[in-house]
Amino acid sequence: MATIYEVSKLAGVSLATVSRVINNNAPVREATRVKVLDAMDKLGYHPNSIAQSLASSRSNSIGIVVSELNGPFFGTLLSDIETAFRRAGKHVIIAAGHSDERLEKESIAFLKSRNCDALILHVEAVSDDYLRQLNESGTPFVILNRFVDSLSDRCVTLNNQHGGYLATQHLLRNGHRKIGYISGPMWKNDAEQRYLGHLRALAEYGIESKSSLFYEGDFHELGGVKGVAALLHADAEITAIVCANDEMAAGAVTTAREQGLTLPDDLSIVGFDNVNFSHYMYPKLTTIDYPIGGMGVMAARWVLKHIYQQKLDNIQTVFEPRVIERDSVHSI
Amino acid sequence: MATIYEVSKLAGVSLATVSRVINNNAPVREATRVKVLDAMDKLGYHPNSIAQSLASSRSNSIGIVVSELNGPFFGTLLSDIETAFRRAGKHVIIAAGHSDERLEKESIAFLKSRNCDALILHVEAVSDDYLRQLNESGTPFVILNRFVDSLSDRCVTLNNQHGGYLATQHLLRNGHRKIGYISGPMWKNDAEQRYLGHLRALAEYGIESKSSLFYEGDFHELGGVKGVAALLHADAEITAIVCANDEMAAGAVTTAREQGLTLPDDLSIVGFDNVNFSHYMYPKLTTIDYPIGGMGVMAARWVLKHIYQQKLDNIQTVFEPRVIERDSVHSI
DNA sequence: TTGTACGCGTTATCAC
DNA sequence: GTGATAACGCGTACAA
Repeated sequence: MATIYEVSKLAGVSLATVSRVINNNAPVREATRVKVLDAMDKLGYHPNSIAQSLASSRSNSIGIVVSELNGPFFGTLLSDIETAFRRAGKHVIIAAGHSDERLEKESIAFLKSRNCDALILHVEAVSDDYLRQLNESGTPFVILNRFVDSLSDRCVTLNNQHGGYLATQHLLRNGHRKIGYISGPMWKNDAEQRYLGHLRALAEYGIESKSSLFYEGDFHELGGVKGVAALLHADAEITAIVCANDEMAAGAVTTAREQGLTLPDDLSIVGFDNVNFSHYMYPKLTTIDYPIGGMGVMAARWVLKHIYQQKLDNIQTVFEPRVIERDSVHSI
Repeated sequence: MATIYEVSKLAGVSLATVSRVINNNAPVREATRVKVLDAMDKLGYHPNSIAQSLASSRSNSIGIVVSELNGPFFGTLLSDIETAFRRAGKHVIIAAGHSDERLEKESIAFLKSRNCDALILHVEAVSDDYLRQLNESGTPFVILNRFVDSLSDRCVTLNNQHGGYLATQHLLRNGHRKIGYISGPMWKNDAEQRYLGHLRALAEYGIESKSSLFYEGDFHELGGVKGVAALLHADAEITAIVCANDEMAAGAVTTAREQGLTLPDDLSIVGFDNVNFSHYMYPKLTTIDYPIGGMGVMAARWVLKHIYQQKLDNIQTVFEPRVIERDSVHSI
């Protein structure tokens, strides 16, 4: 591998000048710039990014922590983030936190030890306090899908509560009154918010919530499976169910059908997230759109703007969900 | 950030000794090791991985190129690879090639400029020659899902042809004789192989292939949608269709139903890949399992063994597919 | 077993 | 505009 030194020799200039044309951060006469460029070309020179990092104390890498690498949700998130950063010549290092406090902390430590210039965190298990502490520790970061007091400008969130509201409202508008709710783990902030939205919609229609209409699931297929079974058993007159994410909705659909119900005639179902497989389902799932890709891009822009000093417009920090009407809701 | 130098001062030893206890690659008296460890602890010292890389010309990072970051297929691949490497203290840099020659080359160049110690490539558009050339260029790599002559020990592949064979054989065994085939883009090696397997199964049963039973799709939902329409139009007596991947199968199922068919009674469908959503479908999709996670791990082990000199058992380079029987095939 | 000294490939601060 | 030269934080012969 050719080095900057060989380039400087061949071009007949100093190291400093070569460095200047590489970074073009200082005036260089056009003639000498050409000489240098030529020399680089002849030698097939590529800057050594490690050495650049050491000298500039900037790694040009951004660490990302997500819950899972697989699953439809994080795929689109990562995809859009990677695109945004690569365009800027930065690269992305990814780690999975698995919604586990220890693993999330471990991932963050790992990324910090990798000298990332910034972190984008989709973490669920660590506490707000931990994040505030992390904020003191030097490595800048932005938080996805979670609102932390005193870090509000670094939080890119979805209005989860409004999403939960919309899901239930959609059902109510279609005439449903006995509505079951399969929630995510209530210790997760988004699960709680979505449920609150559900309650708010119910209240608006003067309907009281009953514990027999609530099931706390796990955000996975199994939660939907068990949830439907439990709900149908507790109250056979349910005409609709809101699932706090699409994976649970998939489990719910399967199980409801196995119990002999025709969908959506006998039972309407609304999901949440609008993941890519939600319209492979049958009936095609009516759900709440979670613009996770756009939110990831916004997080990337925050980093580009604040860490790499790119001139960018203001950052949108809260996103609004909306109903995606498909075929899984029956009007009565 | 504390440096090795401060540690050495506080511990009253030399830089070299501190380095030795960090890497424990040379004998150090237990007493002094403890002193050093203590000092590191007091200072909250963490080695600067960038400086380590520069000095050792080793970045401890592995570059991965996949076609897409989203999509169910690559998610499980990346997830398993990341887990395997992180356990070894390595990290993974990911880039998307989008099945486009220019972008794939760009991704590889990008990763090389990042001083990755090795690359894991799932590339489709670049030529075999390009890969052979890349092999001369220094950066070691392993190839996923593709066999390149003269690089055979670096290729981790699925027996795609046998997979295609199994899919069609399964249908034949269930009494089907008029079998449509929706292929992936035939310039992709795996698409071609799967189709060849299909033909082989047909031949074994003495059935001749007809062009009216073949449709070349795109490996995406749309290919399945158009494929079913074309196939059904060309020959209304088709009783079954093999789709060369699950996404096309999803499109096929939807469209067949929209055309008034009852599945699987009127039309049986077999997919390929066994992606996570294939059992969210209705009917649950019978498909061919592609053990992509295991193959990714194997690629990771290759790197660990050959690049980082870890003692590991031999590497399995070719994997076998198998039929996953679910509900989308009707016996006649 | 431990210490010295140099090198890794750049960036950045001075002078000129 | 351009050129020396000192960092950047660590690994590693070589010497002791």
